[in-house]
Amino acid sequence: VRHDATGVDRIGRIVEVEAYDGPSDLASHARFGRTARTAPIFGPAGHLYAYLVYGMYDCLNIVAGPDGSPSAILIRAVEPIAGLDAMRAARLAARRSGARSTFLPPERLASGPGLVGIAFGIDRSWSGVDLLAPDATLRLETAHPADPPLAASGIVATRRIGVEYAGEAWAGRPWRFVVAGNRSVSRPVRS
DNA sequence: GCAAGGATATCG
DNA sequence: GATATCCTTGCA
Repeated sequence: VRHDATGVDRIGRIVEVEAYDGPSDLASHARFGRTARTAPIFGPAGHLYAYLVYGMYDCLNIVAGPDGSPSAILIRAVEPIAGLDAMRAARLAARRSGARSTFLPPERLASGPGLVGIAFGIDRSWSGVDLLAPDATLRLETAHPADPPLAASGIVATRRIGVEYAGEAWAGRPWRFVVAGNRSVSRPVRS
């Protein structure tokens, strides 16, 4: 994920995601069909779907699947690579008034779905933007040559988090994918 | 352990 | 229109 609206690139590696698959997936926002909020999910892959959760945090998803097939990938955690000062500044700006700013070690600045939106300064107003456009402000890019792709064996699948409401048939599916041992994930998993 | 926080989908 | 619920976080 890269963001350079401020002139300072914020770059990170996605280290934790969850898959949400269409209207039949009772944990997916697509389960209610197409609405004003969820319209981007029903569009082409590679676009952003952002939504507000618990009245406080903006969560980021990457639309997946063919146009008209409402599936998406929730970005649950990102390992900061560059622009950490900008991420810290965004965290200060986003803190609730009256609340103290708590210290977070660098690797934890985006270690949760709500923290990802804060660190990169992305909210619902960004929902629908194309993350694959070369000149986009927020871009999804393949790994840098100096940052080789992870081996599939280093990725662990677990249950999705916070979706018990969907029932065990869906909540029990191993559709959360985590880089094993990575310190930037929301809830560490060992291989 | 739990309050904060506001949009959303659903039900009257 | 009212309300229960929500793909969380940072406090007590």
